[in-house]
Amino acid sequence: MRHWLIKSEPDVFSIDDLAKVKQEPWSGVRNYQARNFMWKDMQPGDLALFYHSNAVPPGVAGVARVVGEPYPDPTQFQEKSEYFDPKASEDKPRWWLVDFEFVERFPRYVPLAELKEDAALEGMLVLQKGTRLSITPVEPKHFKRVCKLGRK
DNA sequence: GCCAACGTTGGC
DNA sequence: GCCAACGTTGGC
Repeated sequence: MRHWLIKSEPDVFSIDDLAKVKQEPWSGVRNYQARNFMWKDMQPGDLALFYHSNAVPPGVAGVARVVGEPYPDPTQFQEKSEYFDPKASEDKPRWWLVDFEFVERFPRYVPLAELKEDAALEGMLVLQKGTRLSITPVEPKHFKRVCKLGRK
């Protein structure tokens, strides 16, 4: 099983929203690297840290799980969607996604500043300067460590 | 294929 | 709101 970190702006979709709806298609990703992670690397059952970006403060709010197999992001075909992509077609989809289901909301929110200070998390991708990727792989030991901080 | 211009992300 | 970092676009 692999581990991941997925970013979401809580104003748009937060961990509480995921808890409410239980399961959500991760639509709107328009970055090839992030797409490839969902398309080719994620397996059902993989766990992901749910990160609140553009939040005050930003940080990890809980855990989500990959459900099912990847499929074309339907919003790429919807002309009225902000995620519409005129270069995509049903025959040749360009954007793929997976569904995520709610696993847990940490009893303790883990702010980015705390992640940065933690020596055990050195090298974690999301902490590197300039990493804007909305989906990043996470090493198992880093994943465990963040969960520990969140459940403390 | 280069690279300048532009748009976006996201912390602060 | 600012701006650094990065990805994408498009002229040549």
